[in-house]
Amino acid sequence: MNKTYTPNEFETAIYNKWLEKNYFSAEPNKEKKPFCIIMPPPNVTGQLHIGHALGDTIQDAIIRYKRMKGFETLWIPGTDHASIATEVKIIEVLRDEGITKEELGREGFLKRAFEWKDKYGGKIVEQIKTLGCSCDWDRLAFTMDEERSRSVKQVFINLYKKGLIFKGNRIINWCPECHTAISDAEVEYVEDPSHLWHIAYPVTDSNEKIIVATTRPETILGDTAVAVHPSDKRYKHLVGKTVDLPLTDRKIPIIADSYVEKDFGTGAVKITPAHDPNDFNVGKRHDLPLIKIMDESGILNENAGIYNGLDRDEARKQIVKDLSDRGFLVKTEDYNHNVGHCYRCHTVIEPMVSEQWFVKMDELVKPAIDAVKKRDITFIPKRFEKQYLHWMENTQDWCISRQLWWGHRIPVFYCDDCGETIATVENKAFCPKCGKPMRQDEDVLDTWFSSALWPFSTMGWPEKTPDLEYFYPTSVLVTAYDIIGFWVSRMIFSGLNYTGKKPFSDVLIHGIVRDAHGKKMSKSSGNGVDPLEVIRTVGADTLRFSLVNGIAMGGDIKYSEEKQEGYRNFMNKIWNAARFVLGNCDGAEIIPIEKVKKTLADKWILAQLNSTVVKVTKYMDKYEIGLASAELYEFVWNIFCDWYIEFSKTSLYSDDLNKRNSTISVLLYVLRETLKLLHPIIPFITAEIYNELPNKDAEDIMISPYPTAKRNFVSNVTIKKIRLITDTIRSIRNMRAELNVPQSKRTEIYIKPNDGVEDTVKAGINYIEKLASGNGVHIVDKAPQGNMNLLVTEIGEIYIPMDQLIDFEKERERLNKEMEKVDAEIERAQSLLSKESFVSKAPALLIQKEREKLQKYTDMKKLLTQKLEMLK
RNA sequence: GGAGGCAUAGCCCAGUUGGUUAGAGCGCUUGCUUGACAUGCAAGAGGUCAUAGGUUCAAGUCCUAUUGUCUCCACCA
Repeated sequence: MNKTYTPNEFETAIYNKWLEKNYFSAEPNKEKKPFCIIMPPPNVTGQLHIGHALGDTIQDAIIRYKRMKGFETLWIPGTDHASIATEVKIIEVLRDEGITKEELGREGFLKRAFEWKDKYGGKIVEQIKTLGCSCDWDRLAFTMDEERSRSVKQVFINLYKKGLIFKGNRIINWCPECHTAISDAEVEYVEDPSHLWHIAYPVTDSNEKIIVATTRPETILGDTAVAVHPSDKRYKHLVGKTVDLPLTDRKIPIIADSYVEKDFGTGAVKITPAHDPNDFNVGKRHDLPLIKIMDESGILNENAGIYNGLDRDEARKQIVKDLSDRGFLVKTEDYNHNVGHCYRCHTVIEPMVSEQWFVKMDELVKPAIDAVKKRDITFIPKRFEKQYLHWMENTQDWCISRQLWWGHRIPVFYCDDCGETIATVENKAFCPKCGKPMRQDEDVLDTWFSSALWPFSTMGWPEKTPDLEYFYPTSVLVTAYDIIGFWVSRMIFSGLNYTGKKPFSDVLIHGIVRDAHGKKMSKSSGNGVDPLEVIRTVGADTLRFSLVNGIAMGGDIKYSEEKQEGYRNFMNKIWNAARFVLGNCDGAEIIPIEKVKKTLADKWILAQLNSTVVKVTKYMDKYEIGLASAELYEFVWNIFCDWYIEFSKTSLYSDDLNKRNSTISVLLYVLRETLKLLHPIIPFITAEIYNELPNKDAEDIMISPYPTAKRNFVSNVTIKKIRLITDTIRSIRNMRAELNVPQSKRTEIYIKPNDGVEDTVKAGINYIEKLASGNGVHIVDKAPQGNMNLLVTEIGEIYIPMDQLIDFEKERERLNKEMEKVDAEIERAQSLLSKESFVSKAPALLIQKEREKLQKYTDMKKLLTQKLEMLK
């Protein structure tokens, strides 16, 4: 093995070997239980970012664990066409060439788009590979490939035929930059400091004025009513009259509607049905006309009179000025409110009336709510269930049409001649009724429409494929909480309604990766960590480990360079532990672990390993990867390296060949099993070391059997015994450090064991000598003569000759400090035990323990007092 | 406005069904070329567990309120 840990030298080679050996591919296999995950598809032209790295690490850890556990394990990878995001990017590229998409035309544009996708798409696939993900690449899917398109069309047509998809003129969110409708879920609300303008509308043929408050004065040109609350006394007499709409020559009615809040603003609201969702509803109730005053780019149109041609921002300024000049503007208040922005380009959304396709949700939503309520689908952690249900229960009809070209074109054909409209999988050039040419709907579908089908479209639905039969429903979906509404909920209702089965059993929700200060990572704030850069410098294993170690599911993660460095050190630790073990193997005979004649330390490490296996397995089964990895970190570093490897040196460097063989056999066994436990989380380093092992139990670690708990390794007695020994060693080291005894100074050690631990002391004598800088350890039955330092420990009294080490002052200080601690403990126990209420109500076992403790500390106090007397 | 999360060492976080002296890691201090590792070893300092009440023999842990903070949903002009 290389002297230093250099992940760059082996990670790629190992991954390629895995690919070559076909370890990632899965086939329906009746002999085994299936376990399947579908990967949330990243944007096909995107770059791997830290969020993907987190999700993919979690998924890969689960997949590798299940694979080693003997499941037929399938992880389907794929990419998403990401309609708006990609189209925006391509338009940018075209702009640099000085072309618009309109100039290219639909066909030309799509040709370019596909070329672009072929060139840059798939880069992210290579990036996912560097992370070590064990996906079945033969099944790589793309949301817009042929198979997936078939699924999309089929679903559309089914829903259309059931009347669950319809075309309607409704108010939708329009992005004037992307030139398309977007769904409610795609609108982001951002607080924006603005004003509340109070405008006086003169009541027709009267001196009265009605004052309305608005944040959007420019929409005054589209007003078709003024609304007040029906019970508002201030305005009751005006209902039914009209006002003269300022800046126009129109008269609009004053209506009463309970939508109006009496206490907000002036209690009177201008109603602009064509440009506000609430006003749209009011307009519907009162049969108000719609006046659309803006075009698709947010430029005021011919309905805006003299303002025709102004952009909506300019129009606002101009209109406020004109209102003010003509005396209509009564007051301008500062006002912060939330404004909807496009989640892709962050342009302010314009609510507009337009003809779009919608999915009727009420019917689809019901089974999706039930499945979660009945726990047929479980959210982990559970609290996200609430978020999901809330989203589901409040969902509106889903606007699925987009005025874009990059996407699934709506499979609806119109005959302009006879008016026939059909939805069909096959492209229809001519009308089946009259034979005239047909025209396909121009719009494409919302990206999420195809993502919603991902769990079964990736398996070939609507065909009844063997995959679908065997792997569907999938086992667990892993994703971040920010797309529960966008994606998770839509997959659930889609799966249940179209396949009749839930798409997955568990939904594992993880958090978002933040920077060291807890800020969201983003390109604009420049605080993003590039996972590829991290992999290049410290390796994929370090990145993976720093993303998942210690995390709680659903919680956000703070990523910092220090963390990364710490875990790189951990990899180095593993590497060196392996080097130590392998470096001592030469010429040794490897004995099967059951047959090894075990020392106390051997039994102890096997018991510790066993309890680690139990805990890690329990955690992995619950998808608690963060806890599993923390457990392993502790085991590798603080148990195996800090203690067992040190213990092992006493027999490894002895002349007894049998001892040597036994010890190296235990070392190799523990190392191998530990590597396997670690493998799902840090696949590369574990595979690299495993390949060097003389005791491999499989061709490759990733297909080796996962460690199982072994009953005959369990030994609580051994664990207790070693704890006494390590505590003893620690106490001696502690004393030496406090007395400033130099490391090189070795001393004799006398131990007067407490009753019942004589054997333990005997068994640990070599360890104590080696690890506590001893030079001969003697077991005695009374305090030895001469100047001695005293340690009162659980194992007994320990005496160390002072000789040259004497520093009476320091030793007194040390003993006094001990005394303080002991006194505090005695007082605590006494006060507890003297309370009648405690003694009568607390469990007997606890009282017993407290009594024992009191006794122990009282004994210690006695000894310490004696010793202090002597020092005077 | 509604819902949920979080608040523990200088920093980042663990802390099981309430029950010994509240734990790691990073950082800090001190001492170490210990026959794998200075990306290391050993020892140490550092905490009124956000605040105020309550339940209990016993509260970091359960309940209530308050404060701070983050997220999601709604979008009242």
